[in-house]
Amino acid sequence: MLDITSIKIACSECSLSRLCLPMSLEEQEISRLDAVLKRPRPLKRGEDLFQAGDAFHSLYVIRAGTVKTFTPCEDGSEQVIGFHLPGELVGLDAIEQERHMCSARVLETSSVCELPFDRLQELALEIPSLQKHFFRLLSQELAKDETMLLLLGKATAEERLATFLINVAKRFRARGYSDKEFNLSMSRHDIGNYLGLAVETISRMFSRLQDEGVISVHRKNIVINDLERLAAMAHRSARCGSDDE
Amino acid sequence: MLDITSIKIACSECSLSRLCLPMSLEEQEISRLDAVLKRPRPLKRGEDLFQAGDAFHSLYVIRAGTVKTFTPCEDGSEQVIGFHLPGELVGLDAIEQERHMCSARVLETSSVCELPFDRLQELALEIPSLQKHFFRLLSQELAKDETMLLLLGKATAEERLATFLINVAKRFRARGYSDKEFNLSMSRHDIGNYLGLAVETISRMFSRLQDEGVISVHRKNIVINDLERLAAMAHRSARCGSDDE
DNA sequence: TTTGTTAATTGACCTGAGTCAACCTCGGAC
DNA sequence: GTCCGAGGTTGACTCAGGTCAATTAACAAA
Repeated sequence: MLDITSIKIACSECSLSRLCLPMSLEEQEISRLDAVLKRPRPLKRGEDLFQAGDAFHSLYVIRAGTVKTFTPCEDGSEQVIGFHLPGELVGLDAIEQERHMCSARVLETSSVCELPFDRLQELALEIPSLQKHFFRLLSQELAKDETMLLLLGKATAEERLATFLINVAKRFRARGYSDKEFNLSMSRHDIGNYLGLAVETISRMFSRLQDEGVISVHRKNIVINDLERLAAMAHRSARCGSDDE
Repeated sequence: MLDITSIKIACSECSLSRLCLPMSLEEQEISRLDAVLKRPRPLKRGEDLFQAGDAFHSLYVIRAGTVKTFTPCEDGSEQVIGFHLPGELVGLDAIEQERHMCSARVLETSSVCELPFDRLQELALEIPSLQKHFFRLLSQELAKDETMLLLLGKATAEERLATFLINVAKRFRARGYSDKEFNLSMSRHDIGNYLGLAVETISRMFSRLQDEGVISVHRKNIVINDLERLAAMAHRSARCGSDDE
C-alpha cells in the first residue's frame, strides 16, 4: 500500500518548478519556500479544493491533473472562470476579500500543493525575487482575464473555440506533452460555459472543424491537423501582438 | 496664469487617500510613498496615458477625470477593458510583460499621479502593509474581471446595461457624488464595446429603461428613478453573494 | 448665423447562436 | 450479456441582438 506522506518532492526537485517558480532563487531561498508549502494532497474527480465563500487561507498549485474554477450565479447556474493545469496557481482572486470568490473543482484525479498565504507574504518581504514573482503572477492573471474579456466581447463561436483549442495546445506543449493530440479533461458543457456558448454550439463547432479537416475529434480526444488554419480562425479577433507564452 | 507645478498635494492631504491608500500607514511611511510619487500631470480629452505595447515603468492613479483602458485587436477594432475613476489604478496588467497590454485614454480633462513601479516594489519590501495593499489591489482587480467575465458570458443586453449603471452609481457614491444622478463621461460606443453590445443596442436599452420609468436619460445625463427595479434587472445573472463595495 | 462633423436614436431586416426535442454512444452496474 | 444514465450529437425552429440605413441632435468652427 502506498504511503501518501511519502510522496514528498521538494520544490527544488519538482519537475514543475520551471513553471511554478520561474525566477532566480538561491538554493537556500527555495528551501524556505519549501518549508512553508504543504505537501500534495490527492483529490478525486468531482472533489472541491475550496468553494466560493470559503475563508481564504492558502493558494494552491496544481501538481497533477486539471482543476476548473467557477462562480455560482444568483440563478443557480455557474460561470466557469478557467481551467488550470499543472504548475498553475488557483485562489489568487481571494486575497482581497479574504474569502474565495469562486469554487475550484477537480476534473480528474489531481494533486495540489497548498501555500499558506500569510507565510508566503512574510517570505515575500524577505525574498525580493519572490515578491516580484508574485506581483508578476497576479499581473499575468489580469492580462489573461483581459484576453478572455476580448474573446467574450467580440469573438464568434468559431473564433472562441479555435482560440480555446490553441490555448490548450500551447499549455500542453509548455508541459512537455504533444500540442497536436491531447485529451480534454473537461466536458463540452464546461467548455461551452467557459466560452459563453451553449453545449450544442460547442458540439456543432467541433463537427464543423472536423468536417473542414482542421481537427479530428473523437470523444475527448482532439487531434489538430491544420494548426495554420486553426490559428487563422482564432486570430481574427485576437489581441494585437499577443504571441503569448 | 496657473503654475502647474504648484498643484502639489501630498498623499497625506489628498482627498483620495481613503480610496487610493485604504490601509494603515504611519505618517512617516506615507511620506516615503509620497517621495516616490510623481506629481499630477494634467491631460486633455483624447490624450493617451500610455499605449498598448509601450514599455512599462509606472502605474498611474487617477486623481481627477475618467480614463478608459482598451486593447487593440488584430482587425483594427478595439476592446474596452474598463473605465477608471479618481482613486483607481491603471497599468497593473503590464507588470509581468514589462510592457503595457492595453492603451489608456483620457475621456475628459483629467489628472493622474505617476508611481514608478521599481521604486514602489522596493518600498513594498520595506513597508509590509504596502506590500499587502498591492497584493490585495491586484487580487481585487482579478475579482472585478471575473465578474465581468460572468456578465459577458451569460447576461442579456438589459442585464448588462443595468449592471453597468448600478456599478457606475456605486462608484460615484463612493466618491461622494450622487448615485441617483450623474453624467456618463464615455460615449455610447464605448459603453457598447465594453459590454460586448452594438451601439444601437445600448441606445435601444436606454430608451427601453426610460420608457419603463426606471431611469431618465438625456444625452450623457442619467437619473436613476427606480434603483430597486434596476437592481432586480441586474441581479438575475449576478455573481452569487456579491454585495460589492 | 450657417455649416460641417460626430454622436445618438430609431426602424427594418437579417442572422448567429440559443432552445427544444429526438437520438445516439459510450461505460458502468448488475 | 442487457440495462441504464450521463454526456454528446444533430435537426428544426426561434429570437435577441447585429447590421444597415435614414434621421435627428449637439456643438464647434467659420
